[in-house]
Amino acid sequence: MSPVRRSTVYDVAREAGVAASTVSRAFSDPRRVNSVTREHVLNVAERLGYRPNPLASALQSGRTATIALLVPDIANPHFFGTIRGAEGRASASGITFILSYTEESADNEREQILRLDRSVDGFVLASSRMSDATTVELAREHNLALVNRQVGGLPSAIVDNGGGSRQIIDHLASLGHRSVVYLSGPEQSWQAKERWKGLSSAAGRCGMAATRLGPFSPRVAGGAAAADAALVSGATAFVAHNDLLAIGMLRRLAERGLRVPQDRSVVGYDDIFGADFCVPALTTLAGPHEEAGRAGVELLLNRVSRATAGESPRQVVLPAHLVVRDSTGPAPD
Amino acid sequence: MSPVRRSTVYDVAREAGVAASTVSRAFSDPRRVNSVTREHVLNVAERLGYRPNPLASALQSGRTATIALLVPDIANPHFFGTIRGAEGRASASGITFILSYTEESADNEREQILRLDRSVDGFVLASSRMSDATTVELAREHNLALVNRQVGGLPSAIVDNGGGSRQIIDHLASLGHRSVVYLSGPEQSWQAKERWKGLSSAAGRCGMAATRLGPFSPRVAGGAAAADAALVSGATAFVAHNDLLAIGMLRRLAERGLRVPQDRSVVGYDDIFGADFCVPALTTLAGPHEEAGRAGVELLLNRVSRATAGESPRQVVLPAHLVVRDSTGPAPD
DNA sequence: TCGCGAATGGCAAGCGATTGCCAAAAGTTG
DNA sequence: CAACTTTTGGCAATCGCTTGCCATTCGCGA
Repeated sequence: MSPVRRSTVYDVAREAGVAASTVSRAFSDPRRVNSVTREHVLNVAERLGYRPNPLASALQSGRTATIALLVPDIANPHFFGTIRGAEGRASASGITFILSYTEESADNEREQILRLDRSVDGFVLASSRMSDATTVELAREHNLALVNRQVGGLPSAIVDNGGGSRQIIDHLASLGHRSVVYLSGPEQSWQAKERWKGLSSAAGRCGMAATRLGPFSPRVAGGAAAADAALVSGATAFVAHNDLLAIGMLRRLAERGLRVPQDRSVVGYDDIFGADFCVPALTTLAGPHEEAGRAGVELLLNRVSRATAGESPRQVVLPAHLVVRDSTGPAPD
Repeated sequence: MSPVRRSTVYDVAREAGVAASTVSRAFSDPRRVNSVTREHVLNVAERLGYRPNPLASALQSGRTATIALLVPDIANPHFFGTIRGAEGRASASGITFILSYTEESADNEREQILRLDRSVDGFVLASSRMSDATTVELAREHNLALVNRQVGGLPSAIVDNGGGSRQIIDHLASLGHRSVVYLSGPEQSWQAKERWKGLSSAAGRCGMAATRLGPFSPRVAGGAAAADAALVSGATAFVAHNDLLAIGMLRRLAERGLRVPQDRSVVGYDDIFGADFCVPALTTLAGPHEEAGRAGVELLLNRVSRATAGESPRQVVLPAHLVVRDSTGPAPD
């Protein structure tokens, strides 16, 4: 590649016989310039192949037309729904989309925010691992929107896993299960807490015994340990922190000669790709995760545009629904 | 968030009693400044919470420390591997990572490149849909590296699907199959061509009949049409453009009462998540796609740093290997 | 015809770094 | 100790665009 000289506002200005400021305004503030002048400038710009330099623009104006999405886990297909939704929404508004993985580390997350600060207009934090305090603290100096996390009134979009957990319990109860064990995900995971809260309170209402085990690595590989621990617990129904873990558990249970759903029932969360064709097909709590990603960006963009007006941050709660497949059945006995 | 005033080189310079240029050099060109001065500057910077503004830096220097990955399809889990690899490699070098989907459109791809041009140091194009001519043309003015595509000596990293296709044919031949049909992917897909080339030439050498059908939508949903067409062809072995399509075909074949692998054999490409636990588990050509993403970024970074030196662009070819599972078996009869 | 506000366009000062060039200081050498 | 090289640091221009402010111009009511 050769470092060609790109044309600038000045080139266009000279060629069009106007001032650079007029060129700038022709692009960014149409009302500020007469429509015939504007048309003329745009034509000249077109002819010269002019494109505004986003960096120069951002440096002066402070608006970068860029946002970043921070995602904790590089290996979980569940997040790809969120990523897709977020990318799509950003791109629809001509917003450049930065993706960054934080490796499940709150420190890393914080560091990314500090590092990218000037390069973006704001951040969407998916399943953030940061503490409430740190989050609120950072929100003072940065535009933040959360996905699948709620912290002190910050704009956030969540899939209602808490409520969804009730559907899981109701389903299991209707199948005659009297005890359930939750195989928990990462300690700092807000969702893991929500899920457990939802499960245990719903179980309480049904007079069902609910235990929590873990944390387990929320991946297929974590399934073996989770399955073994779950079996020891004596419960007849296993609810895994997510589908990856659930699929890993199915595998382990099969290895150990247990039949699902005859001997034990297994439920996951997320309804990831593959949940419908693993064996047995997994009963799981599906949620509009792509929609959540989209909503996260939406909230962020609202916040950015009204940065000064101090508009009310919003909370979006998206409904989850249970997809019953073949991994749940009547309680044994 | 409140728009806090961040400290600049000038603040640090004043506080440290040096010139702004010295501050700048302390960060970016250590040899250019005495080590005790440097230490002092760094301390002051630390104390003031100074962070260089990447935009200002980029505007002047032309280096953005940012790259973009362009991916055609938002829905194919296969690309997740590439994305992960690329993001990881970029992040390891402190490079900001922009992700953009091009919706399978060459025009869109081109437009993204033009749009992001000044915001990045270069582009990694994954499975690019652009024509050879357009690609070469763009490579003159932009830093490009390709993944799973080769065009006129541009730096590229590919998974050797052509060679891998031979393994597929050999495997099928050893099972006694005499005819194979390839269910093709998108027309502009370079990989689709490579796969077909590999299949047909290897088939030729074995005296096996090879036909190509399609194009089909490379998704699970495309599987029904592909399966139906494949059945009509009379071949006993079906090679699908990718695993998504293959999984869709398995589903359709089951619906139509055909047994896999007893009645027909099915092979896919990519070894995506789920290929090992669909039913029957899919025989597929696995490749180090994450590695390919990593290599793509690596090549790009090489190119960027030696932009002027005109160092030799490299071609990386990563080996693919066949993972034989349960969807292939002896030819019927 | 005069006066006045609205519409339009230009001037020039930034935004926050990088970097070519020069000068002063420090080190080397014979 | 003079002459010369090497280090080190500062000056100031520059990257390309935005935007506050001012000067014209124009339309229109009085």
